[in-house]
Amino acid sequence: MTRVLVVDDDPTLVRALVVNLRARHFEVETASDGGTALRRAASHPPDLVILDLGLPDLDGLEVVAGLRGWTDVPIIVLSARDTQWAKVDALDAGADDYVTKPFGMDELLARMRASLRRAMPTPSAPVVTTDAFTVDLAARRVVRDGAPVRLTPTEWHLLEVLVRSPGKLVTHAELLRDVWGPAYVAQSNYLRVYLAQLRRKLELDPARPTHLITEPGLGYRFEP
Amino acid sequence: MTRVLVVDDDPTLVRALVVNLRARHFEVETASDGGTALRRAASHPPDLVILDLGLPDLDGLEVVAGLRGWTDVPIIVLSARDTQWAKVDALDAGADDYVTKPFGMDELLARMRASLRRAMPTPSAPVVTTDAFTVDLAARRVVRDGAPVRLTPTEWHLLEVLVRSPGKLVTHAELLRDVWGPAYVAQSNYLRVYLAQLRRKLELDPARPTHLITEPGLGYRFEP
DNA sequence: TCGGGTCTTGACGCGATCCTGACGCGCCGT
DNA sequence: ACGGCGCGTCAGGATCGCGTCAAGACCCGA
Repeated sequence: MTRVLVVDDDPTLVRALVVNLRARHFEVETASDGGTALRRAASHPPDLVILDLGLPDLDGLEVVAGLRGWTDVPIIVLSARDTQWAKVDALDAGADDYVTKPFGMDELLARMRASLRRAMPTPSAPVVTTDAFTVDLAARRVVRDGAPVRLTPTEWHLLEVLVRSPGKLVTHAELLRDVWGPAYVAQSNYLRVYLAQLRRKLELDPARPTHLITEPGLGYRFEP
Repeated sequence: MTRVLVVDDDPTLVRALVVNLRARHFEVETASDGGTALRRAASHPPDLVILDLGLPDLDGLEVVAGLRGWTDVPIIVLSARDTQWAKVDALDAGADDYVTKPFGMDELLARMRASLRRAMPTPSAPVVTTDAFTVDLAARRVVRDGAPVRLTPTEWHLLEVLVRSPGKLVTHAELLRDVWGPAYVAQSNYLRVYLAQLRRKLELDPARPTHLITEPGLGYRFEP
């Protein structure tokens, strides 16, 4: 089932969208402000985002940027502003399409289909597999030798950040910021401890890791 | 260079598009009817198609279907018809976007960028390749003979500075300042040692370097 | 209130990395 | 021919970062 995240602070419009999308067999989640939208998208990655630019807390473009920081999920922007520059700004910020209000529901649905069709070949890799274990980001689940692996919340969060950038080096600061919060970028003891635990649970030979690689002095890297 | 195929039977509009696109460093080809467009796209596959629906010979949607039969190239449809149903038909036929005439050139360019961004498999990763090794600056990774090369932080930093200015001479002072810090501009022993290590790890014949060239008395140069 | 699980924190040993000095070689000007 | 200069090479010791372990603090459900 295709999951859609609707971000809008107008309850009437949200209700109309929810009803129409549910009727088309989409799974719909909603958020009424930017902060909630970012959190909800992170905890429960959607297949498509419909984003109203007029939000109470964040600028809509900041939400686009926040999402684009870690995901390629298609984003369709809704806005009452019909100027060329508004469209250029939103599209260049990373949005896939820009629909001006008022809009026809059938047109929006067609644009959703077009965006989803285009995004399909790159299914945002919700499942990553190595020769030792399989990580299902959507289901928040790790399987090794056919059996699920028990991970603590912190362990999972750390693994998630690494797996989201396969092959790329993730610095100490990035990991600490994403998992523990911006205040912990100095501490570096956490990483050593939790990387060791992840390796103990996931690597075939924890003493000689082949997937959770340490780059001395810089950070760590997930190798698929 | 990105190749764009413009399909339209209105010479004025075509000329306007060609001028604007060429100015943005696109490579532009044109076709004034559907048959020509399909033939030209087949003989010279474009990276993006801009397609006017009002063509003399074929229905525009047949052109979309013809292209979609064998390619996933992004298609942006232009049309004077602003009804919801026209848009739904075009998008469901396989078009990526639908722009109604009259349109703003900047909006069209932004929508082109969005479509190209989405269609690109690897959105321009900053990688530098030589005949011996490949440097991926984003992932902080070096590959040689298919296997990743282990570099120490200092080695990597030094290589990074050199690779960021391909073909250009980088003086001793610049290298020392960027890698070791402004206080070390006098010392020059570090460079000799670390250049040697880089060559040992990267050059096919470390005794006769072909990519990490020394410029006696001045500095070093990375040759792609 | 108790108990299990999770998170933090510190200390320790070891290996990798970095720095350093010395040596040999080739180039170039004298 | 000779000496100076710059570069490449090597190996040893100091230092740093990483992996490991264990004990205490904390949270949450029973």
